[in-house]
Amino acid sequence: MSKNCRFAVAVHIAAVLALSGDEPATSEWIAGSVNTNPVVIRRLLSALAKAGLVRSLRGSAGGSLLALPPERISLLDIARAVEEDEGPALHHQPPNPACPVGRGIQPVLVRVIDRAEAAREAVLGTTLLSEVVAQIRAEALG
Amino acid sequence: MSKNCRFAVAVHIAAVLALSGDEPATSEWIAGSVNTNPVVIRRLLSALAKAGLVRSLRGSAGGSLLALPPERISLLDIARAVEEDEGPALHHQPPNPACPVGRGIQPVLVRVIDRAEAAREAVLGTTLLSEVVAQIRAEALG
DNA sequence: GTAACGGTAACAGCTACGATTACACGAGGA
DNA sequence: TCCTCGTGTAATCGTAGCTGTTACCGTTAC
Repeated sequence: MSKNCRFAVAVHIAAVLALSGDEPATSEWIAGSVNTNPVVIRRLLSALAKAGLVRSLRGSAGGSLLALPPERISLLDIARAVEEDEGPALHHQPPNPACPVGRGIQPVLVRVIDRAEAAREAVLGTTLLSEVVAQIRAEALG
Repeated sequence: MSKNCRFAVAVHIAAVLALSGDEPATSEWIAGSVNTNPVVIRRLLSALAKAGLVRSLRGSAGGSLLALPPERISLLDIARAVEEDEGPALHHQPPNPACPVGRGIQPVLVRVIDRAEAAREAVLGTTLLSEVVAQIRAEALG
């Protein structure tokens, strides 16, 4: 399972919270919608809370709420919250510096991968949670 | 180690081949530059050959050559050759269709992730191997 | 106090991947 | 012809990362 899985579930969580409005949603309830274990949800919820996107109420009758209105949360916010930033993953072992390619390739690759990643993030950054929720509503009804 | 590792090594291989010109490069030589095992190189070389980017000569005095001039190979060609296309990775288990979010989220996510991936690929598609090689030369000398 | 909840640590199972070994096939030279 | 070098590929091992699960603690409402 790829890295996108965390992202997909995180968006799922955020969408559930957006539809819940002011009613706190429990991790067990969200887990029922995602079809996984509540602890998996809580782990992602914890990451979203660290990023300030989500707020959790402990104790009985607790649960989680969006900390911001859905129009102010982009999918990039969610992606950054749950995909730990590892920087571009290149060679495991450093390449051989005795070869011109081994000596010079790494910074070049970093630049290209960063540019490509920035393009991807631009798309996610302009997609708002509110739009996603609206599309989910349309899909669920249609 | 992430998926980018295969891509990074594949670009490394292509750069070595571009600098080798008409002289076939052996997997052992390339492995020395990448600092890994020759079989790892041959596996990627095999994928590049399936995509028509590379041509291998067997037998003694064998090795690999670019099948196209470096100006006609983009990093997207290389990425597509070595990153198997899995489609967007979403939930492991299908979400719960009893919940509106579970019912409607998947096509919405697929659309967004596809758009983001297309933006990333657009950058890779406009970056040519020849440019990368020129930058590697500059890095190795500077 | 008790029950319901989030937060987190710990652990098992699975998957993906790199590294390595081994072996068959092919091409060229002694 | 045989030998050597190199590719192509399968099998295997070790490791990293993640999900799923259990367990336990802290917190809050009744």
